[in-house]
Amino acid sequence: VRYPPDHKEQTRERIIGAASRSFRRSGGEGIGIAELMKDLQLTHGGFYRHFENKEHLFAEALAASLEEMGTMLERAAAAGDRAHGLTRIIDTYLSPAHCANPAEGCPVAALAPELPRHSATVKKAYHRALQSYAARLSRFMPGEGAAEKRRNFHVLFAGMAGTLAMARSIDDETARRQLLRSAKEFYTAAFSGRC
Amino acid sequence: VRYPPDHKEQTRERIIGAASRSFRRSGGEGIGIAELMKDLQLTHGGFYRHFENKEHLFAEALAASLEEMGTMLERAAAAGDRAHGLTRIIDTYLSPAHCANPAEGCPVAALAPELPRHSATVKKAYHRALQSYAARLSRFMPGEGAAEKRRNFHVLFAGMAGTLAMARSIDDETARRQLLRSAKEFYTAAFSGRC
DNA sequence: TGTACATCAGTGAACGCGCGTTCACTGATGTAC
DNA sequence: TGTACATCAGTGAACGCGCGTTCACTGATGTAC
Repeated sequence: VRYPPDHKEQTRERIIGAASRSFRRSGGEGIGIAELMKDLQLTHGGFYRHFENKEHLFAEALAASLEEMGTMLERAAAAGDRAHGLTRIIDTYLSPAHCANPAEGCPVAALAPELPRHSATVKKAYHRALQSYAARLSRFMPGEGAAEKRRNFHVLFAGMAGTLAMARSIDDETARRQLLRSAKEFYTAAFSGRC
Repeated sequence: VRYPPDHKEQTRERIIGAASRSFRRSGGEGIGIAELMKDLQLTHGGFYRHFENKEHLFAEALAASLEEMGTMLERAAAAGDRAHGLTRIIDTYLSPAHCANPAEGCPVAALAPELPRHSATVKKAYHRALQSYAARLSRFMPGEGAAEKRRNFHVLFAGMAGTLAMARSIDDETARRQLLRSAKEFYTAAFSGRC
């Protein structure tokens, strides 16, 4: 079969997109190559025309999901008046919608504990993507100078990621929403109030 | 072979202890029954004399590790003068030692994202253990009344768990320590200062 | 005191299954001549 | 214009391996008689 010139590149992107969602939903070991390809109406054999192995796909998918997250949060910050960018970022991150939808949400909240067990390839891609993520979002943080903004970014996002992961682990909906709400108030007062 | 009357119970406890460490180190799917039993100089067949299946062991191991964590933190709080219990809890939780040793650390930091994918058995055991954990540690929290203390507990511990998980995902030691230190200052000022 | 039997924690072979990866093959199209 | 060949994204059978679980068996001791 012959395809349009950018067909291969498109398939590759489709695989990365599906994988980034599946890995966030099910973890790195929770989804197989065959199942992944089946979602895209493809068979598992063709996978290796696009990626050296599963771990390389994981690396790409992880980086892509962090970038996607960065874009989502920048967009959220840009909506409405410009003084409250960080408040909107916090509201979006700690929203019930984000909590209910790990597959399209923050990969740190979904995958952080398994990252140390992944290959150097994955960690390199992750660190690179995290740098870029930090660079994009630090400007919304309070603090004197780039270094302090960067430190505040890390503290806030690590805290929110943990909050989201823990909220998702709580079955009782009232308690889950309560945690999200309390955390939202807390981080907003701590970071957004000082803007 | 005949063993002392409490032998079976002891073996059971040894399996739970080894499992609680292995699961925190490697995740629920990162360690097999055979490997686990081998650590204890046993073979995999005997496992099913003690547990219905792997998922039931996970439930017990998870509960045990949360209880162990509660004991560790209560002990840390009790050391030294009584005014700074919470400061000591935060220092212990966000210490480089805890960060470097996931196997004997907080199971929320190590396992939270995979909990929603586990069975009802696991989730029930987890929720029960979390209740008890919250009850033991809430009394060190600031806040008017039990409910507010409880909310503060959740916000603080979810935030610290995320911080630990993210710190562990960062390879660069300087950046990792920086995050732990910044977070420690932040949470201490936010919670311990108001005690 | 002696004997036959029950008990049961632990053993290790075996089973079934899923999964990552490999590989010979397909078949429509572009290209060389 | 026509023909033979190369290309290569995708197919699906097959391989090897690990893992959860099962099961017949072991063998030292307690117990019934």
